[in-house]
Formats: sequence, structure tokens, C-alpha cells
Amino acid sequence: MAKRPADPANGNEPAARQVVPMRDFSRSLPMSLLRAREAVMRQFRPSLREHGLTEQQWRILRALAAIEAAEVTELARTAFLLGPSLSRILRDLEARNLIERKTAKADLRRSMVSISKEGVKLMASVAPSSEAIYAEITQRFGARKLAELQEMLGELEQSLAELGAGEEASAEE
Amino acid sequence: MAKRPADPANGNEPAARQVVPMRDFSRSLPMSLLRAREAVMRQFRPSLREHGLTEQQWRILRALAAIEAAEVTELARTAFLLGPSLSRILRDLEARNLIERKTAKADLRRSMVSISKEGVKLMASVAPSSEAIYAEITQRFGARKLAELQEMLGELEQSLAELGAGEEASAEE
DNA sequence: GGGAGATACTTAACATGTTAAGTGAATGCG
DNA sequence: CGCATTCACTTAACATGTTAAGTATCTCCC
Repeated sequence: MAKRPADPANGNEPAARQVVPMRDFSRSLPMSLLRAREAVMRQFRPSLREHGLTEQQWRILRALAAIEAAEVTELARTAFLLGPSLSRILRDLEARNLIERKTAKADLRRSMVSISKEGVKLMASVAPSSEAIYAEITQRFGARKLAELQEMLGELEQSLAELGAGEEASAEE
Repeated sequence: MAKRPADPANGNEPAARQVVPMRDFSRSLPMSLLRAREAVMRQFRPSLREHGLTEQQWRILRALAAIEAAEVTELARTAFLLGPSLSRILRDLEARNLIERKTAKADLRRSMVSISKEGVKLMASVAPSSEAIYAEITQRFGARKLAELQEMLGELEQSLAELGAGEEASAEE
């Protein structure tokens, strides 16, 4: 193994040091978004946890609270969850009696999901602290800036929505 | 009661309809961030997938490519992964010979992780398309707006970092 | 009206997120 | 020195993300 010259600073022998040219990793857009979201969610998680809810379960309850009932697919779109995740979570929420399910009469494939009374009660117990946290975030960051940020995020989403739609050219089979 | 009046439109009986007052769900900051990030990652995932890498594995390789070697904890911070996730992924990356590990001589608890030659080779094969995608995103959204967005995201993170640090007053034990 | 294809989910399998507990090694202090 | 504490990581356990398959139902066209 006389393969490498001695390393002056320490006994290690790194295989590479900036061999592949790329942007600074920590400043990439995905990382920025990830970190920002984590910073926000970190504020909410403890409160949700106290009430025995995960972030996703909370999303589902919130989505359901605003409407009477929804098909699973529609709910997935609203709560921004993939079908399989939603399936599992609905199973658990139903077991906890937080939601109710009934298959549609007209189309036996569809099932209509709605929040139960217990679900509403749970939501009511979580909402105040959740709203308080959101208010605190808004105040810290600034309401105007927050609105601007959300505007930009929406535009970003728009820009990319067009992109991801019509092209599956390269390595699809 | 007669808790609820009959529902005129259909045979269902929803337990609640906007019973708990909350902001419009789809416009909450966490959702905006989640959707934006998903829109971005959707662009990258296919390319990574072709090379047999997940998003997180790619983050680790990128982080390692810029430095010679790093302790696991340091790497977790850089790649923004929790310890347990990182442990598993490192185990797998090591099995695939994409990284190398050696325990530090001075402190047997620490292990120094570095990217291997194979790892560098793999990175080199992914980087071009990854950079191209990033360039496309930048162009679509606008370089200036992108910079602004990242600036705001950083500020948001800052605002909340202070908040989450010094307070564990309420229901901690 | 019958069968091919599309739909609405659900299951399965594997990877990661998240919290708690475990393990071995270093540190500090009596 | 001895031992409790802290530290760096790993394992474990459970929930979700992600893709692929499976299942039942529905649609449409011949």
C-alpha cells in the first residue's frame, strides 16, 4: 500500500476532496426547503405529540374538518399524502374512532371518509395551541414576509408543475 | 339533540363541517414548504433513481465529496439527517463500497467517514444531470427570485432557531 | 352482455423519519 | 484509582415515504 503519499495533518487518507464539481451543498434549494420546513415543524410537533397525533394524522383531521366527507383519493390530494400512506393512517384513525368510513352506494370502489365526533373533539383540543404557535411564527418572521414567502413558494410550485407534466422522454420504459 | 339537522343534499351525516375554526389548511406554511420541496425533488428523483441512489444517500455523498473525512455526528449535521437514519444509510453505503469508515485512533467512539473511489466515480456520473436539472429549475423560476427565496428561507430558519432553543417550559418532564 | 382496460383503493416491500433505549468508550471528580 | 456521568454512535420499534403489485369494481366498446 504504498499507494498514497503520507498525509501531513492526520493519519487518514481521504479518497477525494472536491473531486466532483458541484454547488455548495448546504445552499441547494432542496436543502433550504427541508431545513425551513423542519424549523417550522419542530415548533408544532411537541404539541401534536401531547395529543397523540403525528403531523400526517393532524393533516388528515384538518382536511376532514373543513368538509363533510371526502373520497380517499380526494383526501390524499388535499392532505398531500400518497395513497399507501393514507390507507395505513386511515386504518389507524378509524381504529381510534377519530374518523368514519362508509362505502359509496353508487360506486362500491369508493369510500367516503368523514371526521367523527371524537375527532372533532380532539381537534378542538389541539387547535388553540396550534393556532398560537402559528401566530408566534407569524409574528417572529413578519406577517408580510410570510405572505411573500408563501407567494414565492406557490410560484415555484407552478413553475415546476409544468415541467414535470409532459416529459417522460429519457429512460422510461 | 337532535344534535344535527338533517342533511339536505345526500344521505350521509357528516359529524362536522368546519366545527373547529382554523386557517385554510392548504395555505399553511408547513404545507407550502412541503409542496414546494416535493415539486423540486420530483425533478431530481428519477435521475437519482437511475443511478440507484435515494435522495438521502445522495446528500451524504455530496457532503462527503467536499471534505476529506467527517465524524458521523458532523456528517449528520451537514446532510441534515438524524443519527439513526445516518447509521443505517452508512451501513448500506459501506456495503456497496461507496464510502469508507475507520475508527479514530484518539477516540475509539468516533468513526471517520470518507467517500471511496467508487463513490467519487458514482458521483461524477450523477452530477451532470443533477446540475442540469438545477439549472433548468433556476431558469424557469428565475435566478434572482431563487436567490430571494433562499434568503427568506434562511431568515425563517433563523427566526425559529432562537425560538426552539431556550424554551422547554410547558409539558416537559 | 361479456371481456379488455381503466379506476379506486389496499397490500407488500423496502428506505427513511422519529423517539427511546442500548453499548462501549472517554471524562471528571471524590 | 474507581465509578458515575457524559459522549458517540448503534439498535430497536413504530410511523411514514415511495414504488410496485394485487383486488375488487366499473366502463366501454364489440
